[in-house]
Amino acid sequence: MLFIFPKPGDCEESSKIMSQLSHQTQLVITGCFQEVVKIATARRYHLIAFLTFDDAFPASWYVHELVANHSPTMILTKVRESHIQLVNDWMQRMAPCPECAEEHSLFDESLKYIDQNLCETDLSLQTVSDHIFVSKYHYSRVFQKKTGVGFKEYIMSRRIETAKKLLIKGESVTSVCYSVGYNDLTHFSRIFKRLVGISPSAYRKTIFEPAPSLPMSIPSKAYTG
DNA sequence: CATCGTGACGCTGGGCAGTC
DNA sequence: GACTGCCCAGCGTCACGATG
Repeated sequence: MLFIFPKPGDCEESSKIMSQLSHQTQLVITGCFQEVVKIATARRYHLIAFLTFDDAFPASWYVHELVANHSPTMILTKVRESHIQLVNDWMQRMAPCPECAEEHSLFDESLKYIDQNLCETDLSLQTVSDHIFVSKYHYSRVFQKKTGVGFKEYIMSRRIETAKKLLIKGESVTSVCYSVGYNDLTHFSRIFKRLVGISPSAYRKTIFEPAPSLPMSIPSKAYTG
């Protein structure tokens, strides 16, 4: 499950959300819709929830474009803390039971392995392909075909998402860098800036020193729950 | 046709120095 | 502590070919 918020900056609310989400849930707080598209199309989720505390999403957020093409999508505006808990609880109950789960493919197994080892510095195409006993060449192609993005790109975006969560929690850039599997702060900063648009420290700043809110309006009425 | 290996090439990851 | 620039080894991707 993927939670997406369009408004980086509200530290208190972000902390509340973080505390309520299960480990199966990925949280994205970003002002960049292109980033959302990239993440949402990188893999299939049980549900993608677009949530905003405001009356509407930013005008540049064409959330409906993602509804038809990708994972099941929920759009909620005027969200309150209680809504987060409700949606999260609902998703836990809706999660497929082991007996009725779809066939467990090797590729799914590899994604699980990546999830479990995302922050390990030795996570590579080689280690993952070894885990499911296929050649790295073959796995690289399968990965590209199934996810639509390259292996490296996928790992980077997942790590940066984890990094953002840790930065929201108040951890230092250096600490976050090592926590998500990078050995070099220089490199981590570069990757972070490339994917997020701002440096890790600047991102941290936007969380703890909220910027003036962006104009919020959306032409077509979204579901308001 | 599906799966996999090889070689070439471009990019990433990481080290280092300098700066703010 | 954090960021930028430069450099380079190694990894990932791509194109192509081999095998069953």
